[in-house]
Amino acid sequence: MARARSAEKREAILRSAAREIAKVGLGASTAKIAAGAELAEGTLFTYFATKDDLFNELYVTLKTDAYRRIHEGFPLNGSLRERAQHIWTAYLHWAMEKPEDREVSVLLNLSSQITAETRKSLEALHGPIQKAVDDLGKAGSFASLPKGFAASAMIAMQEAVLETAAKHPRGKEKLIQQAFAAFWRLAE
Amino acid sequence: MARARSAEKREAILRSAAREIAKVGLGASTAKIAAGAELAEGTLFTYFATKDDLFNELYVTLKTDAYRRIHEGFPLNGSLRERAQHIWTAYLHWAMEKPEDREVSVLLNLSSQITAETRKSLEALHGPIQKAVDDLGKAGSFASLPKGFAASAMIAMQEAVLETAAKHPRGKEKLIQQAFAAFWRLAE
Amino acid sequence: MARARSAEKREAILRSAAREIAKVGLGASTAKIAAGAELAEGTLFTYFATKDDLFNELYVTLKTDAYRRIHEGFPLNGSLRERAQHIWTAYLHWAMEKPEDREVSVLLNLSSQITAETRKSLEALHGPIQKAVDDLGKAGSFASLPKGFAASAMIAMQEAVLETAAKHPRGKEKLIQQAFAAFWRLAE
Amino acid sequence: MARARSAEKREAILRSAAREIAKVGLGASTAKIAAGAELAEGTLFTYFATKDDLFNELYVTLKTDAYRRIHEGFPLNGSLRERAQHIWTAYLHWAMEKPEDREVSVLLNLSSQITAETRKSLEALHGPIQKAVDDLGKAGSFASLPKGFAASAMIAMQEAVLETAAKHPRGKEKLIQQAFAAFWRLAE
DNA sequence: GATGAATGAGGTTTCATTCAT
DNA sequence: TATGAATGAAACCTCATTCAT
Repeated sequence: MARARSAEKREAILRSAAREIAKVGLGASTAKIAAGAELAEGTLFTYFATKDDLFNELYVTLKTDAYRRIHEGFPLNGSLRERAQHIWTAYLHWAMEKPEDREVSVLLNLSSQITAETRKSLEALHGPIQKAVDDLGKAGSFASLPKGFAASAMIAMQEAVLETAAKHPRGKEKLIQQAFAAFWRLAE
Repeated sequence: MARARSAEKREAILRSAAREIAKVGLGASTAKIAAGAELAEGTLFTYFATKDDLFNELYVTLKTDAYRRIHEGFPLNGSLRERAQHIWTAYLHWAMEKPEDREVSVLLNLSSQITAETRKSLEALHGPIQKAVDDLGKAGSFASLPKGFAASAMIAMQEAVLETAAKHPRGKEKLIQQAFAAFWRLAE
Repeated sequence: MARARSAEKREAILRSAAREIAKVGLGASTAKIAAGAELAEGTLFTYFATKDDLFNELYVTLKTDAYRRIHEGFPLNGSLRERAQHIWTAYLHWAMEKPEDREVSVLLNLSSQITAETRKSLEALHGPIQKAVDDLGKAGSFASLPKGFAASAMIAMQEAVLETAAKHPRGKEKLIQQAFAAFWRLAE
Repeated sequence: MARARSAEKREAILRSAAREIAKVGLGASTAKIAAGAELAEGTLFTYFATKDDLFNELYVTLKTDAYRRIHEGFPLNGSLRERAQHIWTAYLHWAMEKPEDREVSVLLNLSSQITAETRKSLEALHGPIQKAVDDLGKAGSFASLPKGFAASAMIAMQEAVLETAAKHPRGKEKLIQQAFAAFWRLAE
C-alpha cells in the first residue's frame, strides 16, 4: 500500500529548515532545506505544500516545544511567584538548550509570512500560563500599567538574560536565578 | 563605484531602502529600492557597491539617528536617574516617531548581513551614554548581575513598552513615564 | 504495465482525461486525471504506459465514438443526399451532446502528441462513410476540386454550424437542417 | 543613456515563440523561446512580463499581420463578390506563405491563455472586412441562417482549402479560385 | 494489481550586478 | 555620472514516472 508518509522525514525537514534559517535567515532556500534533510527537492513539497506552509508549521512546532517545556511540572497550585519563576526558568532552559530554535522562532515571529491564523492557533496553547501571566499583570508595578505589559516585560527581560548568557557562558543557572529576583521586584 | 557625489540621492536611496524593508522585509529588491528613490536600477550601485553594503550603511544610519536623538539635551551632569530617564524617553520618542526605522533596525540587527565590523563601529558612538549605562550596571539589583545586563534589560524593557504602545496608541507619554518608574525599581 | 484488468477503471481514466483536458487544455496533469477517476496517481500507469499513450488512446476512443454514432442507422442503400445528410446530422448530434468530447478531439487532433500511426489506424474505421464521402467528391462543385476536398469541406462546415449553435443555443435542429441545405448546394 | 529596448529583439522573441509553438505546441518553454531568439533566459522578461503576456501579444501580432494582408488592396467599392473574393484570396495567400503563423494562430485561438480583452481588441481591426462579411450574411443561402454563420462558414471553408493544399502542394492558385467558386454558390 | 511517496529534471520568474550608451 | 537593458544563477514549484509496500 505504498510507502507511508514518514513522520521522521517530516521532522527531518523541519529540523533542517530551522538549521538553515539559523544559518542564513528567512531567505533559506527550499533546495538547501531539502538537501539538509537528505531528501530530493521535490520531496519537501509532498510534506509541505508551500514554503510558507513549511515556515508556519515550523513556527508552530518551535512554539509548541517551548510551551511543552513550560507546562512540564507547572506548579498549578503554587503561589504567583512560584508560577512565574517556573515559567521564567523553564523558558530560559529551553532557549539555552536550543539556541537555534529560539533564534528561528524570533525571526519567524517578526516575519509577515506567519499568518494571523497560525498566531491565533498558538494562543490556545497557553492555558495555565495565561492565567499566571494575567495574575502577574495585577501585581506590583504592573498593576498601574496596561494589560499585556507584564507579559511583554517578562519576555523582554528573558531576552536580556539570554543576551547576557551568550556573552558569559558560565554561571547560567545563577544568572537565571538572580535575574528573576531582579524581575520580581517589578511584581512587588 | 561606491564614491559618488549627490548626497541627496544617497539619502534618498537609504530612505527608500528603509521604506521597502519595512514593507516586505530584508528580501526587498534593489530594483524597488532604486525606484522608490526615483533613480534607475543601476544608479544605486554607484552609491553602494553592493546590496550588503547598502544594508550595512543603512543600519549605521538608523542607529546613528537614534543615538543622535539621545545625545540631544543629554543631562551630562544629571543624577543617574535623570540620565537613565533621558535615554529611556529619548529613545522611545525616536522609536515612536519613526516606527519603520526602528522595525528595520531590529530586522537588520538580527540579520547576518550586518558585519561584525559594522557592529563594532557603532559601539564607539556611545560616549556619555555608555557612561550612564555603566553606572546603571552598578546600581540596585543590577549590581549583582553581570556587566552588560543592565543595558540589555533597558533595551528589552523599552521593547516591551513599544509593543504595549502599539496595542494602546493612546496614553503613550503616560506609559513611558510609568514604565520607567517600574524599570527604575530594578536600579534601586 | 499497460495490461490491466478492470475495464471500468480504464474507462474512468479516459473519461477523466477528457474532462480535465476540456478544463485546462493538453497540459492536464496525470495526477489530476487519476484523481478525477478516483484512482491513485500510480494506477494510471498500470493502464497506460505513458501520458502520450493515454492521449493517443483517448483520441481513438473519442473518434471511434463519433464514428459509431454515424454508423448507427446509416442508410446504406440511400441516395447520396440521404447518406450525406445522415453523416451531417449524426455527427452534429454527437458533437452537440458531447461538446467536451468534441473539443478535446479537436485539441488532440492539433497536437503533435498524436502519432501518425494513431491517425492512420482511424482511417480504417470509415467503411461506408468513406464510400459516401468519395461519392460526394464526385458530385457538383466538388467534382472539379481535388480528392479529399469534399470531406474537409463537410467537416469545416460542420464546425461552422457548431460555432453558430454555441452562440444561438435555441433552434439547433432547424440550424442543422438549413445548414445542410446550404451545404448541399456545393454538391449539386 | 543605457541601451534602448530593441524592437529587433522584441520581434526576435515573437518569431522564436511562433517557431517553438509550431514545433511543440503551447507547452513551448520560455527558456527555449529565449534561446531561439539568441537571448538570455531573463531577457525575455524585460520584453514581456509574463509568458501569458508574450502569448497574447504574439496572437495580436499574428492576427494583425493577417488582417493587414487582407486590407492591402481591399476593393472598398467593389461588388460583394469582389470583396469576398479578395478576403478569401488574401487570407489564403497569407496562410500559405506563413503556415507556421497560421497554425500558431489557431492554437492560440483555442487556448484559454488568450484573454477576452485581447480578443476584443482585435475585433476593432475588422473595419471594411466586417462590412463585407455582414453583407455576405444577407446573401443567398446565408440569409436564412443565423447572423455570424456566413463568417464562420467562410473561415471553415478556408481551413478546408488549406488542408487540401497541404496534401496537394501543386495547383494552389487554381485550388483557391475553384474553391471560391464553390463557396460562392452558398451566397447566391 | 493498487497505492502514493519519492524523485529530479524542467518550468516560470526574480534579482543583484554589469556595462554599453 | 546616470541609465536601464542584459545577464544567468538561483528561487519556488510542478510533474511524469518509478518502485517499495
